[in-house]
Amino acid sequence: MTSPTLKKIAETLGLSVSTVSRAMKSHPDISALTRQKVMDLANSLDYEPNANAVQLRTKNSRLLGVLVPSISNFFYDSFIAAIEEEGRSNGYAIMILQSGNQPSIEMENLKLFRQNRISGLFAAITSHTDDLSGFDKLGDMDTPVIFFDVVPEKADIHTVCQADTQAGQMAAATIIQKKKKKVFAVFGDQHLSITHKRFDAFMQTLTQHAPGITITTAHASSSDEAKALTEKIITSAKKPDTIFCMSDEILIGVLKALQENGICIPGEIAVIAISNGFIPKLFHPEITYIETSGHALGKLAFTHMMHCLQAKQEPAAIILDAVLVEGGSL
Amino acid sequence: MTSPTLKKIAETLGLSVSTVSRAMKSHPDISALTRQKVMDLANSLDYEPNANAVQLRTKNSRLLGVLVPSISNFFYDSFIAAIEEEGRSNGYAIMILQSGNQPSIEMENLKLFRQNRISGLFAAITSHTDDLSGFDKLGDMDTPVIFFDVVPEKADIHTVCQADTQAGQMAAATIIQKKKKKVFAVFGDQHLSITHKRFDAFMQTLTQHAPGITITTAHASSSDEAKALTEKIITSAKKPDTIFCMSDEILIGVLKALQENGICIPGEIAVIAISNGFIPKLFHPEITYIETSGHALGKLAFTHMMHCLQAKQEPAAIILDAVLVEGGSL
DNA sequence: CTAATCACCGCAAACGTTTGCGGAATCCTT
DNA sequence: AAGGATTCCGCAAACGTTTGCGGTGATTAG
Repeated sequence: MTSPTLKKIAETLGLSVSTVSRAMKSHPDISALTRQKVMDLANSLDYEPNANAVQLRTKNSRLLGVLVPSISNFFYDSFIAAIEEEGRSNGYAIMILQSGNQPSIEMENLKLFRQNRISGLFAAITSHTDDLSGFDKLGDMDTPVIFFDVVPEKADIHTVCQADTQAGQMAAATIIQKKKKKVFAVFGDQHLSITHKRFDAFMQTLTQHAPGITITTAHASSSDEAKALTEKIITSAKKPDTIFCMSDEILIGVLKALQENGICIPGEIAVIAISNGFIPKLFHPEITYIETSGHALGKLAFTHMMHCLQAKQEPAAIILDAVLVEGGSL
Repeated sequence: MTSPTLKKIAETLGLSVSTVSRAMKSHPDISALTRQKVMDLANSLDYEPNANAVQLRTKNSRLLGVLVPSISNFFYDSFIAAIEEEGRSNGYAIMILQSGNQPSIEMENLKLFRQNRISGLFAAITSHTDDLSGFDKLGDMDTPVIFFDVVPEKADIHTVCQADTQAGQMAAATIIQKKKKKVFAVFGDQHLSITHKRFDAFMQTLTQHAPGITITTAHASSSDEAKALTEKIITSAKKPDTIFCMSDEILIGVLKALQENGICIPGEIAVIAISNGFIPKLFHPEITYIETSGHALGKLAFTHMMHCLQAKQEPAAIILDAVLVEGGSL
């Protein structure tokens, strides 16, 4: 039951292996007749080229790696879906590995990627990745690495990101426009550059264009933490009229707290988030959010990868625009 | 910048390739001294064995495939996480492909798996996969295929499933115990065997042990459809006191309808679902559900795969027990 | 009729490993 | 001292492809 090879086809057809190989890829040196015969036999035998042999010879694996902290994340989900979609139509297979947000596992996974000689990598790093050597080794093998979403703070690398600054600004602007006065803003992990960008943009816009607004900020690195923080503030004297959530994870915790305390949205407290839209649409009223589309980002990242693969590109920082999606929560 | 090979190490050390190869795997034929020298050089050179060459020679790719309709599914998520976890500690890499619930893409993906000579496949098929030839071809190559969650209705295959019958029974039993009288039960796609099993078990338990209960059933193949169905019935004369949701997808639609119509859970209508727990915990009160753990199922599937890889196993149907998790929705 | 052109195909090397086998030292045994 | 063990290592083939080069026979040109 061993799978058919070029040799086998060659033998039964009385041809040489090279002829069969060329026939399979319609090389002009091969006559139409033999090509036909080869193709027919190959089909009836369910011949599948051995990808390992091919890549060993050609040094092109047509395998793309994707490294994310976790696959169960609405943003990464859609990013991956986009990559896979594009990959399929371009003849690339995808290998996905999760770091579980642990640098040590990230390292191991990078090793696996190297061993499998992937031809390119898309990576969203861990929130506390400081050692980039694993990625550098890939670079040394001339394997392009494109960082996305959460990226190292370092020059000379390829990054594809959402317009974090813009998203922060838009959220703030929307809050101002709705004439809100007391906002509670919950951000993610302090280490992440994405947190900094959103924080800075949000705060700056708010303080500059609406000096009258009271802002309370907090950082949470899990839904539960966000929930606890929210509970504390809404039962205090500083009860806000608006809550801003930097991410889905935060949003989940905040909403849980609001629901448990029977708070009416947006009557009592308004909510706005940055999200890809899945979670916001689960509730009624739907949560107003600034959309960061993993799908669109994936498409962008993929075409950039193709460019890198065709010819060495200068490191670039690509940015994807954000858009406001109005729900009924603000 | 080409990556180091055994040959390069051999040359700089004045050894033969075979010696280096054996040294790397601590073959007893090699002296401790040379082994040390080889290891040291390999480390300093960041040597990584070329997985393609290895597999070409050994015919063992140590690559496991996972095929699912979609990765953005709470159940598959955790299943995959488990597989990857186990894979890592057993020296296997994972290749994940999504069918988008389209048989044609499923076929293409199977081809990719074959070309990459995966050593085993975990597959959750499309809801309307009828042609199994793509899987059979893998079988012909002696690549074990383990179906999970949504599996073909066919004998002589390996399947790893949740206790669908048991889950259906438990849901029904819980409803009976809570003395509910008018239940609306929403199930998934009619084609799926999982739907049949849950439907049959649920209905049978209810009709046998609580003949007084009124049951209305419906099938929905998307959240939106489930939402529409729910809206219709709760505004009608047949308004139920309990809604049963066969899956997360259904649950999402049902809850959306309930929220929009301002219905109080569980006061006005109680809710119970079969789920892995993520969605149920998003709301307040948390939804009561029968747990189907993708993670546990993944572990189970992996160990079964290991058995298949070590020695050909007889086709088996493995089943994982369900458990009731009480929220406050019933 | 000779020489050049062309269409078609095979030889063989290479990609980076693994592994059975055999060979040269070194060792122990009596 | 001579034979057999033992220790350590290299040779070469193989896995399934791709590809540069060279070769054969047929066709065309002059």
